[in-house]
Amino acid sequence: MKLYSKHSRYLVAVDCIIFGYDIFDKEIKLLLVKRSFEPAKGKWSLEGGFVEESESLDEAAHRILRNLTGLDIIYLKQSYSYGEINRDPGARVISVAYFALIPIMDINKELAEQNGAQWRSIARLPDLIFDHSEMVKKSLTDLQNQIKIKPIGFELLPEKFTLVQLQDLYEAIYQRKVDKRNFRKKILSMEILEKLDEKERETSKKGAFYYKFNKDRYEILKQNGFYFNLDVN
Amino acid sequence: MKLYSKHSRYLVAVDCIIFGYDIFDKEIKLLLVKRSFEPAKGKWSLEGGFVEESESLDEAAHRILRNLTGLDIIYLKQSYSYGEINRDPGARVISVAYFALIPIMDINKELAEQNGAQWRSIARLPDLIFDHSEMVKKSLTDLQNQIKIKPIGFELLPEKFTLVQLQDLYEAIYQRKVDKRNFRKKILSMEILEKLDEKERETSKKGAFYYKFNKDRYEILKQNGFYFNLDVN
DNA sequence: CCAAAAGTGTTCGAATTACACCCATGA
DNA sequence: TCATGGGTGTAATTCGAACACTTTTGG
Repeated sequence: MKLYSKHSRYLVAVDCIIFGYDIFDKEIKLLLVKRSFEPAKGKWSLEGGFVEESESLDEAAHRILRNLTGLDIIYLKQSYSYGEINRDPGARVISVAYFALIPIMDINKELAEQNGAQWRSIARLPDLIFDHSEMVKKSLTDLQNQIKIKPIGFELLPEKFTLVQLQDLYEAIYQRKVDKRNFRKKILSMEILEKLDEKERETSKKGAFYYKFNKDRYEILKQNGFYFNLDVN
Repeated sequence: MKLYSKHSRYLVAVDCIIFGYDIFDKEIKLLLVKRSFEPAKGKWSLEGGFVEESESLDEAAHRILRNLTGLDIIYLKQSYSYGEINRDPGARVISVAYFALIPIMDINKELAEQNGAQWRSIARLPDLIFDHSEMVKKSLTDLQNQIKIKPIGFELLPEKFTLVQLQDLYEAIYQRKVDKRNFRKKILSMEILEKLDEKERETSKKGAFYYKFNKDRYEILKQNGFYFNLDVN
């Protein structure tokens, strides 16, 4: 005899809020898809999918993300679960939202295109199906709060980046200007960035030195009680 | 024809991590129950229940908490969802954990007793079923982090409390001593506490003034950009 | 009158803010 | 040579940490 048999069962989905950052137009973007099935076919949506019997929630999120982007090792964390009765008009679906950060250039473009995915600026989002706008709103707030206290900004940048690019990213997320000297002083004083010999030369004549994030060093510092903080004026 | 019909459905449960604070023995406690059904009947467990078709996740959490404690208006927030395949040996169950704070004296004692519930110090927790220890651990970390930056400590205290009691609560959660003068200076400077004329006279001859949290005032300050912070040495 | 808990200020160092000019280079 | 964006330091202020004695009163 099956246990718990008198209780109802539900469809469980995972929806991914996938953030990217465009270093050229200096905007935070979301990877959105045109939904390919009913209900709401053809409407803009977060990428999602139903949880299979053979996988955990985390595994489902990874599968969904991998299928859309071709990427496997990415920043992906559970965000929040949505369980209003009629949130999906097709059936009762409980959806677990996942929050992903990826370097915008790293996605497999063909794969994304096949799936009808596009990067859309968060400043000009289309209407999204169901409660997806709410999911995005919550995730954006989380991003703004987390980036102050965790070194997750680097997940949105290429491996090599300039301090100007890093600052532009923070300004895009905070939606305000920050003081250049104070920003640099603070990030450099943490000693978690490695200055490279190479310069980025597309955007200026002088060129700007590339840096990269030293994750190992960060982990060691963290073990010793260090707290990342880039909540600068 | 039903939409999404080819996908599997799952039992969805809500489990409540219910924190209380005992002002006498100065310990954080959890309201635990002895499980009354198989599997793991008789083992210690978080209070939980399956989500009904007629209710959202939040509503299920409220129902479960109300049934156990008799309390309706309490601090209750979604925490995290747990979806490992074999986390519950009875069946595949996806569980959404909820985090509750209640003044320990406010529960309906008969109701709690009927349900086999007891307050247990987090310093001496029994073994818990399934992944409930993991849920507790995460919630405790969340509590430690949240109480620094949100005025949620008051949810664990009676309406009237002394500054000593408030400080003891913080020390119990932080698991370390804090400086009395700095603590008082900081909390009083926020101007969100109201000093009452009445004194608490059980624990000292001199007596300590009662205070109460002025939630309305806090909300106004927050609207004006104020951030609660009680991350004191 | 004394033990026990409540209550109270000041000083020092660190961190945060505000702020403006020089540098390097390609066109 | 000059326009463009990259890079740098200091002073003033605020905030956090450390620290010890006085007050009250019931027994």
